[in-house]
Amino acid sequence: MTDPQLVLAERVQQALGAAFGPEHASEDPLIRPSQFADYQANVALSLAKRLRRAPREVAAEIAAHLDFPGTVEVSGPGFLNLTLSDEWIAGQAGDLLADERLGVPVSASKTVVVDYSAPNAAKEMHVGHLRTTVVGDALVRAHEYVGNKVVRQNHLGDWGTPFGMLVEHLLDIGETAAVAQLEAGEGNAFYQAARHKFDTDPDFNARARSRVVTLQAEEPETMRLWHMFMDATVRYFNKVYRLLGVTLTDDDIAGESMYRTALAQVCDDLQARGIAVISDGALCVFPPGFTGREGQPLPFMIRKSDGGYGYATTDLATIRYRVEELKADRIIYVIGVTQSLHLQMLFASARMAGWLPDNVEVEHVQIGSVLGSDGKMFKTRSGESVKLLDLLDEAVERAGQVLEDRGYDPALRTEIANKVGMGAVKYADLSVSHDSEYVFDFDRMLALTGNTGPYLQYATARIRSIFRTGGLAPADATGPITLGHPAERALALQLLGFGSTVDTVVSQSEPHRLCAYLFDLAQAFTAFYEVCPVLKAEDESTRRSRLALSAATLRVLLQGLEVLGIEVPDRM
RNA sequence: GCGCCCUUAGCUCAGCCGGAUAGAGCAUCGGACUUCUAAUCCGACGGUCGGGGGUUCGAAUCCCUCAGGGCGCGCCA
Repeated sequence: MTDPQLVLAERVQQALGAAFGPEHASEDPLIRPSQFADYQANVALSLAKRLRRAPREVAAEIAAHLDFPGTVEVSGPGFLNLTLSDEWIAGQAGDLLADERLGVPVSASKTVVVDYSAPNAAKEMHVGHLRTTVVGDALVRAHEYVGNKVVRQNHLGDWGTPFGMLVEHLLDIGETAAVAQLEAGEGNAFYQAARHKFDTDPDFNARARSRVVTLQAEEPETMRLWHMFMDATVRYFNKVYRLLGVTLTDDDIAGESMYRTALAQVCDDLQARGIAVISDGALCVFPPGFTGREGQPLPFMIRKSDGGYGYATTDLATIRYRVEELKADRIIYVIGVTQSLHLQMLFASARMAGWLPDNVEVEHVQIGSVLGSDGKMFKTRSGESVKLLDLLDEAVERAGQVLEDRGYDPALRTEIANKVGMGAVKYADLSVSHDSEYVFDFDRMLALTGNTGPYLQYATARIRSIFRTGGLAPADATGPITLGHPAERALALQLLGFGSTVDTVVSQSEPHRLCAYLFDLAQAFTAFYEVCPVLKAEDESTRRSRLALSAATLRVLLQGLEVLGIEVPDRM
């Protein structure tokens, strides 16, 4: 592990043990980035009271026992300012460059089930759905990179009463026309047309209702039509996934329909064990700690009074499957924040049932709502809808415009524009913390300046350009790295933090941490680029060192962007 | 009524396991291209961290309270 923060933590702990006895050797040294040094250790301040000694005295004691590659000084009320030696930083950066994995250990081999994307085929789909897909895919990639076994679960909304209406509408407009419309991403219009007839046409309404019955009974002709509807819809989903470079495939589909035969068993099991009880004719679980309007226990309804099942039942069956069949160690739900209460009750109910053992971690990665420019929930009512494919097309088109006078041939230009446009859209979703709300804004999303995907892509293009101009390959740049200029030092130090950043993304489910890290790295590189000539360095050893720094930066940027799921063009 | 989340620079957002003078991008203003891609860089401007109280040597960060906003709360998924 090359991360300076971990190295320093270990060394300061050793000093603590040496100075104050072994009982203090496991104290958290509170290593933090510092504006006065590379890092600072704040442990002396917190420890002073317990030791009943002056903080500065404690700090001095630690400093006296501290052995690490750098210099320490006591500062202010008792901070330890830690400055690493150039030689150590250079050595670590060299190790990172030589390391296939860039200082990211293959830490764990847990089975992680990630539930993400999950578009509903029977509901409007809008730009908000991009976010769960993009964030989920980045998390999946991060887990795989650190060695976890990932099972993607695309929990499609592909079953339930709305499908009676949708199947009837499919028949009304004809199979060929329906399939064409669905494949083209007009599912929203399809749904709305069906809905309208359902609400206003008594005859259609009756047909839709009886169609639900034949669907539930899995009558062959109805199932054929349902498959036709779903297949066309999935082809559209796949089109969006491929365009975005999302790793989901048909193998990852585990929709609601998959669990339809398990629902009765879920209810029977829970009722037989007294975990679920009849309330107002419905079968409900009352997990402790959840109260409703009048302080009454809040029900988690698993069977409606009419005998039908809701998504609570399906979700319980899903947990069972993921634990028992998929052998999950950790289950991650990348789902909108509006589902928060439902998921809390789901988890609590599953724990009650014993279907979610204590050794299986479960978490809800809350995805913030997409807001319109009015600051309210972004919803596709009348007219306001932005089609997903149109949005992506526009992103690519805008990226292409910037490339106008670069002199690339059309094919190359299209390829670059695709990667830059998609990168811009995805980075916009990833760079903000996942639980914060998101004001949908074409211009900001597609802006190609600032803390954006294109900025990071551009940094890699400039590095590649150095090697191309010099007729060199990044893989041949092996150093050794030496640090003379402050910009070289800052860049090298920044490189060392990659491993712990990826670690944080995995443990905290926060891809935006990686965005922030990569942005800092790109900035550190461009600062270096401005003041440190690489190819025309003053001497050969400096040139070799700077080439090595450039190569290391390139590899970390590329690897980081790959974890985020952002493709990178060779030139821009 | 109950529960969860949010309120940080003109705008969009980081920071929130308590640490020194609260950061970044955009916007605005001023600079830098005969030099490896200027989709860049450097500098300046800009904040009672929603209000109040508390804990602490120290609070944007933890606790309480108030205000404003969002979301959810039995038969839609």
